[in-house]
Amino acid sequence: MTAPRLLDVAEAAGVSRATASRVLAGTPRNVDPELARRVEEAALRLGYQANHSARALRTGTTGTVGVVVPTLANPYFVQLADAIAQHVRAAGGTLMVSDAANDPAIEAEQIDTLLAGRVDGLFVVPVSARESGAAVRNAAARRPVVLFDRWTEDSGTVAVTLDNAAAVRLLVEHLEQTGRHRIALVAADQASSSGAERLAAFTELQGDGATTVLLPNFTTDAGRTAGRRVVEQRDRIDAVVCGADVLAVGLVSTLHRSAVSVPGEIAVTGFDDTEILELFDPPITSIRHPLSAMAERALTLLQAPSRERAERVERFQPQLVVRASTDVSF
Amino acid sequence: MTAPRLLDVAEAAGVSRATASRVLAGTPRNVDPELARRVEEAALRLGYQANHSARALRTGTTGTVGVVVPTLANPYFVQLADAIAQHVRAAGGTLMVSDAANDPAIEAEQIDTLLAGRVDGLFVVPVSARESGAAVRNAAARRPVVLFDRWTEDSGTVAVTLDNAAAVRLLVEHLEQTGRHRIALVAADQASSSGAERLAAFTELQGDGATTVLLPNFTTDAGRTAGRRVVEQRDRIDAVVCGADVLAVGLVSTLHRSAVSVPGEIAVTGFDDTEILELFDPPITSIRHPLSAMAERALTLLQAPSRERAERVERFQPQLVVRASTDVSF
DNA sequence: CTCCTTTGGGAGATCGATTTCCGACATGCT
DNA sequence: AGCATGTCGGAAATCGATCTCCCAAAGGAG
Repeated sequence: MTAPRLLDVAEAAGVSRATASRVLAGTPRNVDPELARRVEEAALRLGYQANHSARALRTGTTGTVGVVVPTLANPYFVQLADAIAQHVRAAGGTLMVSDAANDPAIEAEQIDTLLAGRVDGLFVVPVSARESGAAVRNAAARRPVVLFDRWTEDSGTVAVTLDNAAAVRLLVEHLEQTGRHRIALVAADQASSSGAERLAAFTELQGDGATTVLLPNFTTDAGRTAGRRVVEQRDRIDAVVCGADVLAVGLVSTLHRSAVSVPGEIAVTGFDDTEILELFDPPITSIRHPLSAMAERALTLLQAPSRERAERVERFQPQLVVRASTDVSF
Repeated sequence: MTAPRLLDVAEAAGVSRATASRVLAGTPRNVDPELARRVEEAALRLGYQANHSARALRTGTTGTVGVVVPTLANPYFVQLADAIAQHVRAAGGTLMVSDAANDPAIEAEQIDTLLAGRVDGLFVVPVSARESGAAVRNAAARRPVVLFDRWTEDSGTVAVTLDNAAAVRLLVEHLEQTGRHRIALVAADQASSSGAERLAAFTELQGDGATTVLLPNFTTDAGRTAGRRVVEQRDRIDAVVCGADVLAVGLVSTLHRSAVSVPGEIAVTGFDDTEILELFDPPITSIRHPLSAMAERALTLLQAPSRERAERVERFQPQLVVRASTDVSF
């Protein structure tokens, strides 16, 4: 009834625990083929599966890495976690996903839980550029930690992110090429590094007179609020750059209900290229992250010696995905 | 540099490991308040955190439960996982979420990985009513397993699900009350118990002449395909019941582009009440699962003695959420 | 034929926390 | 005072797998 142990397998095969372990755990040590066969056979017959806690305790390694994302309610972070999972699985590991509920306190708690012997290393998409730093720094002092998609101040470790300034440039240039010159930004979550970078890049391009609508967070509800503000200012705006897809979706929905034509009167762009964008009418232009390449790089860094994780930010180049919300020919 | 152990704390506090453990692990045993204080102080000062593997090995319990969902790409399953996480966390545990990529083989692999000493118990939302059975039965023989939202044949354990027949009845009755009588069903993923039950309930209500569009899976792309078929048959249909929100979303998007008015010409309903429905124009009527109550019940069953998990299906009552896709006054 | 090297199995130590068991001391009762 | 009872700290066993040693046997060199 209770799970078979290595000892049970060893006895069934008529060998010692050491030999059974060498066969099953694949130690680089020769074992008589006949004994090996008997061990394999016994393990299979008993349905043996190594006890994970015992192995982890002895080897000091769990074969599991974790990722803490701000929230799984935003489909972008689901895509991101999935991209990481692909690479971790390909490398023979397991990924544990945690949700920080957009709260630095819960984030710190999740990080602690994971680090208490559950994972060998950790990816963190920090909630806040300022408030997530302490927890990350602590974590990084104990285990390998790599920041992903966002960085945080004083993290003590490397971050693999998008070149947000380049992304904003791509969007603005695209809009200008299609004849838009009164561009507004709808940004949320300036507490995150990505939000702040997008805002800063936009302001730099457009000057201080730039129209910006700032919102406290990244919910679709916020997108609707932004929609109302944009409608109020419709005669001063012919395009809106949104700092996240969820915002763009809420915004387009509100514009729609206010009978503002998209892109006829106002062009709209999103950010993150999540799957739902295709479904909207019109489909929304967005920025695609090279998530797979970023995940691969992040995993490499996580497994590298710690000196390669010195605090810095590595940036990947974004890709513009044009859809009908900015260009009717699509 | 290396993490402090219980022994380090004990020495710093001038007591034995046993006493330190009693204080920190909260054994029901009296310890001199002065010693307890010294231990607490030392633990705090050293930043002690119990090694999870060691504790799990000794106690045979991990404080972690897992949930395997068909895919996180469907926001409904994210909501579901979140509801479970809330209750698990409230009970002092940790939840590990796994994605089965809609594939019974990967699902079986995920179940095995989790059960290899990583979790005390497992929730499974089985991919397939037929093909998931074997893996679940094996798992249930080793640890507590509770099926959630869907069941599977020969599972050997209890399932906490929605009363899908009642849900379909609610939708059809609502549509009939608003004057629709030529109702079609767009169903996908009949391999899942929920998909099959919804299809069966609809067929029973509408008779064999019922219009149904069957799709292989639950993607939004499938929703668009369905949309094209519905447009072809528009003169024979005045309402569409979709077996999932993602389908409804794709369908409405296609109808929209084909200039079919919703709900003017065709009313549309979804299923699962995910958050994006609110954003569509029109917002889509749907069925809400009592996820929190279901999660609570499922957790209770998981922790109950095994005799309470005899194979059967428990059903919760759905709630109709009316929106403008079926009723213009909303 | 002896000695040295190589090969490979097994006994036991080890990882870190919990828990059983024993003994020391204090308290209460007669 | 003498004995039963209770309280509480610490030594050591324990969970299951891995890994370091040691030792026996086999093979090779001189």
